Amino acid sequence: MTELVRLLTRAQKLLRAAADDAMSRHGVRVGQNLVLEVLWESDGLTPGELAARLHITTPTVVNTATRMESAGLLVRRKDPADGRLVRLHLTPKARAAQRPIEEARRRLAEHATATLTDEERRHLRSALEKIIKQMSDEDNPLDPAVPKGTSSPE
Amino acid sequence: MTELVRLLTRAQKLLRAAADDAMSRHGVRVGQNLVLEVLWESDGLTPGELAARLHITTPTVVNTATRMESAGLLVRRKDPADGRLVRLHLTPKARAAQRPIEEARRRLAEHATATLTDEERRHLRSALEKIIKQMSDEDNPLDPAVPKGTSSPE
DNA sequence: GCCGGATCGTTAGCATGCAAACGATTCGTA
DNA sequence: TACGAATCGTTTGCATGCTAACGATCCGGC
Repeated sequence: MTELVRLLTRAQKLLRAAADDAMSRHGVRVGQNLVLEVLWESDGLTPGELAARLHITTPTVVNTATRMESAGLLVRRKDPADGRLVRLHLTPKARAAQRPIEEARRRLAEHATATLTDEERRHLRSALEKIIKQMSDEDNPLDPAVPKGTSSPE
Repeated sequence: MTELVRLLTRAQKLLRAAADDAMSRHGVRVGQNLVLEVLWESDGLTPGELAARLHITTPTVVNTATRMESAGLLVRRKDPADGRLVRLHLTPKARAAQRPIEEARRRLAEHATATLTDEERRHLRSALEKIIKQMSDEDNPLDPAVPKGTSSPE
């Protein structure tokens, strides 16, 4: 029960650590590689659009983009039509890293699931999708026992 | 393939967010609840012991413990026999939170896996265990294309 | 009995997430 | 046309992870 959550957390953590290790060999951290993955397909997105696709918040994208800009992976350009928007464009350096990074990611995923049969992978995918659907559908108020602001401010 | 990793990451993130939300209702953040979980069973552990059980690093435990100390959840005591050691002891406040927090955690896990059959849960558990074993057994050098530190004995 | 290596916890600096507050720009409406 | 509301990106501050460097303490040989 709770055990399943623990296993899921542990597996994800091991995968993330391995991914960060692999990505670091290519001069990119694990979070940045997710930004790259989207921009490789859709260059020139805004921070807000990127955040929506990655299921993270806009400030997180902004901060990551700033680090990537320092690393020479992307540049910011103001949208000529709408002064509020900023568009993120990849540099040649970022594009050159696409092939090896995608290869590293593929190899990692293959290694992680190497001991699973095709049927086990299908079951795993199905179960994860059910959990994701359940958790994102309605964020119903679990544990209404203690209202949010009432807990011991001291 | 890579898709499985993505699903696993997404599911874990949703679970963690829901857990943090639920725990916050009890004045505890998601990382702190893991420390509590261990100390409820084994009070007086050292930061190093705690880190080993939680599969995190000692500095992370130290920082979390400092925040929990500020929140009045635990106290540090020097080990009388070994001056290098620090032992973390829970306060009555932390002990009082055990029941409701465990209940909240149980409810969350139940909700997350509500749409899974018992068989699906067994399959999920089995697959996750295989991934964990594969990732933690030998951290073999994935992606040897770009060596990390210029050279390595092989 | 002393001293150098081993073993601790801590600190510092970074990456990745979040929420909240702020500032600039655009848009709809009066 | 001008002004208030909506929509952006950014900044700030925090929590949780990590590695590397540091300092204090202990232990085994000499």
